[in-house]
Amino acid sequence: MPKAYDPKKVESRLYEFWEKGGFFKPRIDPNKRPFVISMPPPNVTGELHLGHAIVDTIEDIMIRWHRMKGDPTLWLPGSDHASIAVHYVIDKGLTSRSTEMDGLLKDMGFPLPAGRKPLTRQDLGREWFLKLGWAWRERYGGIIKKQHERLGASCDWSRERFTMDPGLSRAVRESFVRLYNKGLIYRGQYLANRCPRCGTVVSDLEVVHEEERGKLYYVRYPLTGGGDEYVTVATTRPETILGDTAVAKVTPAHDPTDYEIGQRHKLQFINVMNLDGTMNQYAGIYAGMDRFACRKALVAHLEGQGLLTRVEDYIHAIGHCQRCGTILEPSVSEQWFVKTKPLALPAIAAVRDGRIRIIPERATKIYYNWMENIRDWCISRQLWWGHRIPVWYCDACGKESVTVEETLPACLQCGSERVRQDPDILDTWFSSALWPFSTLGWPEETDDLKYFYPTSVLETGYDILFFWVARMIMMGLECPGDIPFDTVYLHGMIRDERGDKISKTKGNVVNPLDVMDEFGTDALRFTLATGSTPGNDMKLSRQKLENSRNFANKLWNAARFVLQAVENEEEVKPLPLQEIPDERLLLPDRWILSRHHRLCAEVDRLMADYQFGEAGRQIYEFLWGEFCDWYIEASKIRLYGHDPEARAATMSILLYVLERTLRLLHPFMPFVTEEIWQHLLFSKGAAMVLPNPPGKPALFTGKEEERGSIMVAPYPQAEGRYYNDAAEREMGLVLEIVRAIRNARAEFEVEPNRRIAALIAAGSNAGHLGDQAAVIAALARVDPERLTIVPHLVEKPSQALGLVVGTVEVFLPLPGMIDLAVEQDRLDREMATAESEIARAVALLGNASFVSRALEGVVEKEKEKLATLQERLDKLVRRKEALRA
RNA sequence: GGGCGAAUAGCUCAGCCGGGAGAGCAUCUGACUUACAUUCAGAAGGUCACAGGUUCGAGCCCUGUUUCGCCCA
Repeated sequence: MPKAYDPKKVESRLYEFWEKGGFFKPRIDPNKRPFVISMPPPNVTGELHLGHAIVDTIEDIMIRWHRMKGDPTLWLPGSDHASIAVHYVIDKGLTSRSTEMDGLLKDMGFPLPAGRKPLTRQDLGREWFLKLGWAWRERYGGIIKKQHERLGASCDWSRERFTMDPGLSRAVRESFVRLYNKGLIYRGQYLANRCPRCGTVVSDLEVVHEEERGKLYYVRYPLTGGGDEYVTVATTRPETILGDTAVAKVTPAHDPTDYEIGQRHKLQFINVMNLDGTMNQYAGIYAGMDRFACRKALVAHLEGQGLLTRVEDYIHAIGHCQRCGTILEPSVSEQWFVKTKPLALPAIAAVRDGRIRIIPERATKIYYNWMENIRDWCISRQLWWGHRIPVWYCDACGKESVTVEETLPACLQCGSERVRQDPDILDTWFSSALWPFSTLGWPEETDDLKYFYPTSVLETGYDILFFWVARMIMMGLECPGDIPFDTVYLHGMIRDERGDKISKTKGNVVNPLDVMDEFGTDALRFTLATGSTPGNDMKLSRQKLENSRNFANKLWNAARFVLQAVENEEEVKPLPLQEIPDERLLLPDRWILSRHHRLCAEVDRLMADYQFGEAGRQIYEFLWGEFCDWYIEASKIRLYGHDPEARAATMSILLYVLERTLRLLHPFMPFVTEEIWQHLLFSKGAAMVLPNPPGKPALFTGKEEERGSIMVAPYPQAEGRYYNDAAEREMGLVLEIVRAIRNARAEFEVEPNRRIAALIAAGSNAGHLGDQAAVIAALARVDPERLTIVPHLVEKPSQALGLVVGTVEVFLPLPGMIDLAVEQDRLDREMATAESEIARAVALLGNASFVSRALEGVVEKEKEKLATLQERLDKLVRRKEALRA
């Protein structure tokens, strides 16, 4: 093994090994309940960003954990056709005549006009445009898969889906027709927000309200009756006045409030604008002008006529297009809507009665708040790339026909062939809402649908709770008729080091691929997993990434140490833990086994409770703070000693704890743990103590073709028989003594290499402390020859530093180094601390209601604490007296 | 206007069982100790935003206040 862990050398090799080994595919067992996640489908236009990285990390943690626990586990990946985003990319490519787009068109055989004349999608026509969309997706849309692979995502690529696949498109038509037939989809003239740049209406959710400085124009209208009577109207969009009604001076086709008035009074809706935001023929002399140019011209005109009485600065919320930022134009047009209230009621109930749990819990309230005030969902889009609305209009009878078939040869009402399909397509989110079941084959009753639906967890960012999660719940309950998942886990947004939102325009984009190149995938994953709690945003910083990278390297080196120990050993081999006789297990062994099994229990509890960050932190603390800092250091004494059986036992425990902890950590850091595990597997001595790779020979032979993977090894379970309170307490005392001596050495500036003498008056602890003399000596740099551990010292050394650790006294004779005054000061400080702690405990125990009402264990603990403190104080006092003498 | 949340060490954040405040980074001291300088040993650093309340006991539960953030309209 190289001296430092190098992620670049292992990651792609291991991912290939996993995928070829078929480890990502679920092992279906009809008697077991599967664990299933549908991966939020990224946009085909998308490139990997940190949002994907956190999705992959958290979902992969859950997936790998369940797979190791033996659940049939499916993680289904795929991508989303993203109408508006694709239009944006293609339209831009056409206008600029980019080499990519020209190349695709040429390959398709499209007659490209010579020169660089900008093209529009109208120049291509619908057929060519769709062909171009598919060609574009074919060539550029696949990048994101490679990027998921780099993150180590263990999803089942054989089940990868795309929202415009034939099966999923069929699901879209099927659900549309069902809702239509139930009266839950309707078409009508309504006020909708239109984006002039994207050329389509968008739903309310896609409107981003931003407060902006604008102007409020007061316009004087001469009343039709003639004479000098006027009415004054205030507006922020004077150009819409052109569409006002002569009667009430309102603009029902362009304003939400006026729209309602118009509805009530059956006023005429006069839309004065075209789709692209220019004024239309109803705008009279302004026809053809851009809406903002028109505003300027009209204001000038009104002013000239003396009709503009006042202009005020005005701060108001303006709707912008979520996709492109353009100011939206609320205007009336004919659109398709989903009637959401009937769908929302069961969706609210599903959460309220606990069939669906949302994490973090507070998001539940946000969900209710939105669901209870839900508005109808505008689903038609004036675009081409997407699912075409499955409605046909008959020119003969004038009626509508809907069908789940792709084409309709004749009107279902009158049989006429003069039918035209609605030109619009559906909102991309309409098909996303079907994702958990359309990907499994719905509406067909496929085996996958029967076995894997409902799925288990839906994990995504809280920013798409309404866009996606809520709609999936509504559609799941409506279409297949069951909840789409039982748990919703929402993660927060990743921000930059300063806490700013990451965005292209700000230029603070962090490319996960660069991060993985520099720190390794495991470091990025561990940082994302442990850096935040559910639903809370996190700031990503170099320091955190460095820390995670260092952790991977720490683990690597711990493994290197263990393997070297095994491989350097010539006389004996390590054994499976159960073959080591009890009397061979010394205090540090019993301690680390106890700590390890408690960790297993705690990690299991935290994982089951979706507290992945805390689980990761606990593993980190154990591995670094207990296994490496103390157990490995203590093990060296026996490892380098002359007793072969002691060496064998020590190696066995090192291997046992290391290997099991690798498995615990695997869901978080899949690559480094697998790489180390493979080293163990191929090491003659170490492989003997590993759990057998599933389905492999009883004793793994080390042959490549029989190789197993840590990702399908069992997840470590806690075994209560290893819990050992006494060992934890006794080892705790050993560590405290070592720390006290190290501390004193540093304070008194003893040269680091100097071996000093120590006398320990250990009272009742003398026995087990005596057993650990070698450990104390080695870790505290005490000369083993001059370390004395006895119950009581007949004569306490005077020219020595006296430390009190619990009830144990440690004397460090440091001739010539002790300044009497300094030492007395130190003792005074320690006495003061002890006294105040005693006072606190005495007061507490003197409180009758505390003693009678507190839980039993608490009072006992407090009493023990007090006893220890009093003994400690007593020793400090006597120590000070001794110094004075 | 309606809703949701946050405030803990210099910084970033844990602390989800109500029972002596933790980590990483930064700072300071010291060390190339045969797994690791991506390291090791040690130190310093906190009125847990504020005010009340519940409780034997509150960073944690309740009420109010302040400041900041987010979502919806």
